[in-house]
Amino acid sequence: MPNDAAEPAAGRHFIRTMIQADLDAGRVRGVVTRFPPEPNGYLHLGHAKSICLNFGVAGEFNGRCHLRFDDTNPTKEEQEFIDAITRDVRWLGFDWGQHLYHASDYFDRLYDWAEHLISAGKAYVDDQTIEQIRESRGTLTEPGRDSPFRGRANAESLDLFRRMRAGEFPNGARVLRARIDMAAGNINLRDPVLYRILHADHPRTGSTWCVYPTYDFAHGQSDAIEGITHSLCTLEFEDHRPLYDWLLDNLPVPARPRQTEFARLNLTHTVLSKRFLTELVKRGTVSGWDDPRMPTLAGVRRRGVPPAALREFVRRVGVARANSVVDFAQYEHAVREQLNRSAPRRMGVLRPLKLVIENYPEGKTELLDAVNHPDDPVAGTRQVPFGRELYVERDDYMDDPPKKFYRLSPGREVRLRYGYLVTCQRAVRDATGALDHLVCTYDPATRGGNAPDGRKVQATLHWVAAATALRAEVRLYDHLFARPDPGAGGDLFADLNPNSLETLADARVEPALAEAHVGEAVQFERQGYFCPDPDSRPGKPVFNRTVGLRDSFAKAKGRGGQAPVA
RNA sequence: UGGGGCGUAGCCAAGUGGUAAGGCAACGGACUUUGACUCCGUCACCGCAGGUUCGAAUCCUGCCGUCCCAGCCA
Repeated sequence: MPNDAAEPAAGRHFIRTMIQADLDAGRVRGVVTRFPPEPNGYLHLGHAKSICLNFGVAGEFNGRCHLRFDDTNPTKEEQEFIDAITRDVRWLGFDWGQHLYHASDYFDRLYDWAEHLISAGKAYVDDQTIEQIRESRGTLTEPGRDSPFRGRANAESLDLFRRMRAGEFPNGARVLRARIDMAAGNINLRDPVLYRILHADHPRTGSTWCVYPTYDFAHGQSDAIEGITHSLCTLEFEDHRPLYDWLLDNLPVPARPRQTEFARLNLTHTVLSKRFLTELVKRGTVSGWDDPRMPTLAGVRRRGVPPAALREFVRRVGVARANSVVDFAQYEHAVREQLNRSAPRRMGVLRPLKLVIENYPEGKTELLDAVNHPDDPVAGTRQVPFGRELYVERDDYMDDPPKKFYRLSPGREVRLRYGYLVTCQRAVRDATGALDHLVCTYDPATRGGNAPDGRKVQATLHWVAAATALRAEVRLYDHLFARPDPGAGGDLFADLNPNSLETLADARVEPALAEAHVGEAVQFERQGYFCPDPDSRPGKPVFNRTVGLRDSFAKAKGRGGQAPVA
């Protein structure tokens, strides 16, 4: 299977190569990976990369991927996050079958292994304060100093550790440390903390424990217990690998997993940091973890992004060891590509401008056939009502248009999509001089959009019949951050884009949209991809713009005249 | 002379000694009842300097740049 020469190069990366080599050399008999989130927040686009990598690679090699919650710190973890993560991984399209685990499932074994280490003289209980430990750890360029308790007898450490577990000491009073090397160049090897006292209830184990293992003491062993063959994580854990290996070398673990690191995903105009996203939610800067502007999976889902688009995006970005920042446009491209294929076409006018066809009979209405998808005949057609009074897009009219503007303007003939050719006769203004409506005439011989005499028009506009239009709220989103490299100036919050949300309260959409359901993407022709928001109410739909269509006119305009100040 | 990584086009990224894939963006053009889509075309001497070799992005040496690590977070 992986021998297919036609396999897309984008699907080739060093991890896949490594696994194939391990299989070929007989180092592993099958592939078992895991996605190990800490339930202290919602999953974001960065996690999507890890999920697709771990589940993807396991699937390719007929292996399996576990979902394992890394729940070793009860002070930060919550059941809500466990539920959200479960939901999001499923939504992305992956299935862990029966292999749902928690690091907390292994607390008993981990505790026993800690005692094992103590008995073997490889760990000791340290009575120093957190400050003393920090102070004696040394710096990046200076070695650390031994703790005065480093030489403590194994029996004494064992007794103390048991009493730690029994709850005899308050938080922070003592810790269990590995006895490795306080002079190691790698700071993670300077007697790292293995267990700490935390009098806190755990979402799963309740009040059973008051000592909890650190990440380092839990992760590798959990991998070993589950028979993980390839433990894939991000680059910042590279320095932990010697410790990961040291623990596995010194414990009677049932298997020997290997850790391999890859670069995490970064995106322009975006921050993928749980710490920061949590802050946005807490401060109320966004409406919640699923605010459509959030780069969380819950956010992009609500925004209307299909999971297939995310999978394809991640596949194209690739996997490597070089830190990189992917252009947000690449993400948008993947979203558009997927939606273009799947989203039915509809018409919706975001900023309505009334248009009256003066030679169209009063009171007459007719139903016009419209295709649901130009590239997919199977999608069928629908009927859209047409009448004397319509709404067109405000941006599609100009009194005094520049050269390249070929939409409506006095004397200009355009096509109304699926409808007729209409000619703008005049613009009518109200008492204040503001544009009120357009008066046009239509050519009855052009029903459907083509002129019998073969004359051409330069523009085709979307529209909605005034009498039957549905009022809708439309929410337009822009980058959460105004600059491509948020935080580069030192303050992330200062870089937030004040215009990331624009609400259009009085949009008009075609009646067929009354039946649109949350999560079902549609394209508003010439505008972009939209999907109904959960805030929708009967008779009062709310649409999120997932992403706009490419707009070469707007681009050319920006290039020529006064380009918008970035 | 702390330890560990990484440097291929504006942005991702293949390539593992035989003469630089692909994608995004950009720019031209074709098509068009979405200024969309689609299609065609243009766009790299591989961080720098030496060296080895018939031949180097790939091997060696030195240099430069950049990222991560001093939580009882993960």
